[in-house]
Amino acid sequence: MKKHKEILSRFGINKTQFRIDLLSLFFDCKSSLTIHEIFERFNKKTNKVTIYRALKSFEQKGLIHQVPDKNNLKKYSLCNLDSCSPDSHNHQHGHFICYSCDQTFCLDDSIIKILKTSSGHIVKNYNLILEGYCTDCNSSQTISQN
Amino acid sequence: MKKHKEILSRFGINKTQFRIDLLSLFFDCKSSLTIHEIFERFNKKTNKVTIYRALKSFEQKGLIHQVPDKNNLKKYSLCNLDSCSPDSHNHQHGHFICYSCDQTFCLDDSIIKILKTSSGHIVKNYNLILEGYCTDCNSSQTISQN
DNA sequence: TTAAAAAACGCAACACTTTTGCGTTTTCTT
DNA sequence: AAGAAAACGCAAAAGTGTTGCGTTTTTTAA
Repeated sequence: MKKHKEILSRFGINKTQFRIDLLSLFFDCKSSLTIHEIFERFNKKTNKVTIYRALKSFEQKGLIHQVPDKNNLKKYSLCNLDSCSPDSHNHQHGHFICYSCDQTFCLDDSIIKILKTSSGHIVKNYNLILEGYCTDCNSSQTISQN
Repeated sequence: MKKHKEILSRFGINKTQFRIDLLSLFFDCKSSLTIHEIFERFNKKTNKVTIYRALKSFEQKGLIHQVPDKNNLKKYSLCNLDSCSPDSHNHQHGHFICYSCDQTFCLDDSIIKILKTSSGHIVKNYNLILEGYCTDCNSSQTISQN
């Protein structure tokens, strides 16, 4: 897609076929991706080193960011491309991890804003992980809820 | 300490010296521990395999739980030992840690309620660490605030 | 448009983290 | 106190991520 090429240019990344496809994959993906998932999506044809290097480059240039994972694998999510750049990554958000599908979702900014102002202290940094059942898993399955 | 031995018994873990000391360490530690930190705390004398196995055992029996970390390190925290068991882990941490005085403050229920309801998912557990300057330290010092 | 420079690529090897197998030691049960 | 079960240390393997290097592709600029 044209859009993806333009984004790569804007962020100073060379437009190789693989990197164009990788960016598309991130746009298609609602939550976050592991190296393994990416490898599978490319039918195991792309060298893993290439994937690692592309991810590192994307991250340094402000296209994607790391998200925490239950199983401690490295996962990546697309940044808000309006507010991120090589100079300033802005990830003022927490994460939600689903017990059922294992996906990691980025949480909205507004939650953090509320937290920061209502704690009564001067908040400089934070780490927020929510765990449970995501909307998709919860609606498609019968899960006991306390 | 007597208490720690009793807890190990209650959770079905053999009371070896290392596991008693490891549990003490978790009680002493306000926040969460990495494998590396544990290794250091035992002066690198305990085999890392032993640490890995103890952590796995503690986790399976419901003594500790993994805390995903922003920087993707594996970290472990003590569970609420009244409500955790091998079957169901229940850990809800909301804490504020002061950069200046190092104190940890428990966060108010109301903050947590907002957190749980506003994510759009079914939240079962959470881990929230806020860091910064507590009201006391902030009023007694001149600190640049953004 | 083309040639030099820069970036990205694949492969092999390396480094670090975590797990597994196994024989030995410690703890638990009775 | 003796047999069973759990935990231990060591060595090796498996898994995850990085580095070096020579080649190919993309970009830049004449």
